[in-house]
Amino acid sequence: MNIGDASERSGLPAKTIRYYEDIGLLKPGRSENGYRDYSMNDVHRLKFLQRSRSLGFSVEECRQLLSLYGDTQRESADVKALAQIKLGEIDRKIAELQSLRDTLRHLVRNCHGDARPDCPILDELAGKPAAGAGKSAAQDKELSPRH
Amino acid sequence: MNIGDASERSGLPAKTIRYYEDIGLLKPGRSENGYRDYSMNDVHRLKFLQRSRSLGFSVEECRQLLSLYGDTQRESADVKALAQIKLGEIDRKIAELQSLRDTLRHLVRNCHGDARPDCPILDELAGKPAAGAGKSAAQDKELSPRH
DNA sequence: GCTAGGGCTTCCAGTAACTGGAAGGTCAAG
DNA sequence: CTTGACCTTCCAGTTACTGGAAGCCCTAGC
Repeated sequence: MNIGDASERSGLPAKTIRYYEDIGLLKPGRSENGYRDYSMNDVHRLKFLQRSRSLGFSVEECRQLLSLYGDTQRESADVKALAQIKLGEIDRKIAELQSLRDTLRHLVRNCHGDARPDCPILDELAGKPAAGAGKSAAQDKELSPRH
Repeated sequence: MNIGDASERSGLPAKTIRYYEDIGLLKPGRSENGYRDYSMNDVHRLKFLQRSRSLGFSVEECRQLLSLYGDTQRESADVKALAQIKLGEIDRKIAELQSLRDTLRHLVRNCHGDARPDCPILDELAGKPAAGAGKSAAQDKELSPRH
């Protein structure tokens, strides 16, 4: 199929799809007329890229994730280890999104537009370090539990 | 506190913090010596930025999210509507991450490194359109259920 | 006081990941 | 056979940082 179809099916702009080809994330065939020709497999890769990019994985991380497909030379152990690392990252992202959601929900419920200088939700926000950056020297009783 | 502390507490590099100031996401005070001086409130904003940026929200979206704090001029209805939209986006992101995680997990379990040309997980992947791009013309019996 | 070190400042240049636009080839419809 | 949609390449611009230079501030040791 042509790039327009691939774009529609993957949710990625054609520009971006060509860019991904430039940087070696896929190599679609070419038709007689020189147009790019995408297989279903290509579309799946694109869709996977669309999803993982929109969720905050870098292109290089996406390249790793994609290497879990198709790269039949890789050894089981490598694949499994890589996938395990990425699964951990995904779980962390899910937890962070949930905490972000809680923050926002709480905010909607408690801060309904009255003119207060400091928003009480900020404490809440600070209270959940989201498993970050290994043992950061912060967290030293930083917040007075006011309000 | 100085930018170094703010950096450590927020998990953002000092460079990025200055950049966020440049584009108007916060306005820390200045000490006598000209150094930036961050309040706890500033640190919370930074932490919030760190989280939401790492989860795939654009800087402009983060600006909107941040406007839910502190902008006491905004009307309740506006705030609520905006937050509702963002909550929807967050829920969608969580769902996508979960589906991504399922895909990866499934992949780890089923594709343990044997030399097959197409990965069976692709079916799985394609089967979950992840609420995307309205009614895409895809899904037309695309994959033969081999593997 | 003097100097070395680390942290801070601004400014400018570079990178990553697109994104828009020009200039032109291809192709089905009228 | 022309119009319009879609495709091509190439080059320039944008977003969101990131690195590095040049220089000020501040504490510590001699």
